[in-house]
Amino acid sequence: MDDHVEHNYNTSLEEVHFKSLSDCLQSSLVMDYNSLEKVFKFSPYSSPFQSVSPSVNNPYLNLTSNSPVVSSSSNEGEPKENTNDKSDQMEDNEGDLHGVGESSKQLTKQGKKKGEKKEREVRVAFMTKSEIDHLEDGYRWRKYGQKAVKNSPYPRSYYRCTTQKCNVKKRVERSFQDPSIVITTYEGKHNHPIPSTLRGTVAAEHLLVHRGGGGSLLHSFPRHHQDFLMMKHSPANYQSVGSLSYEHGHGTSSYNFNNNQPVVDYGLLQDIVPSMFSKNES
DNA sequence: CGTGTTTGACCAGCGC
DNA sequence: GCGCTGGTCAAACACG
Repeated sequence: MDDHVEHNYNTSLEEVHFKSLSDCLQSSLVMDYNSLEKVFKFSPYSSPFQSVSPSVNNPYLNLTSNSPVVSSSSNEGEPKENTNDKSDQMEDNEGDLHGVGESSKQLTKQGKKKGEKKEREVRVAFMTKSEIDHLEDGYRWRKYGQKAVKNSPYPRSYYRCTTQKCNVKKRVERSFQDPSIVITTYEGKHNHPIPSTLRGTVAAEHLLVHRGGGGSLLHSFPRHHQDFLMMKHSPANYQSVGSLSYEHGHGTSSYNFNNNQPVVDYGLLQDIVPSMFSKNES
C-alpha cells in the first residue's frame, strides 16, 4: 500500500479514499465487503479517537473506553489481492440473501414463494482486533449455528438477538489472514432498547450514545464501533479521512469525511447516527 | 428450570 | 442435474 491510497473496488458502490497511509491505518476504513456492505476495520480506541476532547456537539466523547489500543500490523489494512477474485477472505458473506431475516425454512413454512427475492437487510461489517470472538455490545445474543468457512481454519458463528420479534443477526469470524482480527457482521436493526439487565455497564453507554431510543442500527454495534462512527461524524473534532458509503435495502448512502458533508444523502447514516444529522447548532 | 451452546442434518442458491 | 457452500434448524447437552 502506498502512502497515498485510493481504492476503487470492483463495484461502483465502493469508494474508499485515503489521503495517506496513516489515515488508512488510523481510520481503518479498509475493505470492500462483497460490493454490498462496508467493512470497517478498527483499531479500537486508538489514539486519534481518544485524543479528541469532549465537546457540546459530541456527547459521545465523554464515554470512557477500556479496550486495548491496537496497532495495525503490516497487512491488515491491505485488502486481499484477488488471486482468486471470487473467494477472498470475505467471500463467505456473500450470496446469503436467503439467510436474511427469517430463515429459509421458516419462509417456506410461512408460505413464502419460492424464488421470491428477499429484501436485503442492512448489513455492516466490522473488523476488530480482539482476542475475544464475541464482543460485548450490550445486547443479548443466542448462538444458533457455527460453520466451517471455506479457505479459513476458523469457523463462523451465527448469533441472533434473543429479544422476541427482533431478528437482528450477527456473524462472527476470524480473519484467516490475521487471526487477531475478528470480523463481525451485523444484519438488521434492533427494534427494542438495550436489555435492562445490562444497563449500567455497556448498555448504559449505548443509551448515552443513542438519544433517540431503540431501533437504531447503531445499537447493533459494539461500543468501539460506535465510537468510530461518532468520531467520523464529528466535523468539529475529527480530521477527515475519506468517504464512506453503505448499501441498505433501498439504496446507497454516502458520507464524505473529506468534506464533512454527505455525498449523496444521509440515508442509513442518519439512521445510524441520528444526532449527527439533527440541528445541533441551535 | 430457564437459558444458552453444540452439532449434525437439512435446505436453498449458485456455478458448472 | 449435481455438487458445493452458506445459512438455519432443532435435539441434545451444559450450566447456573
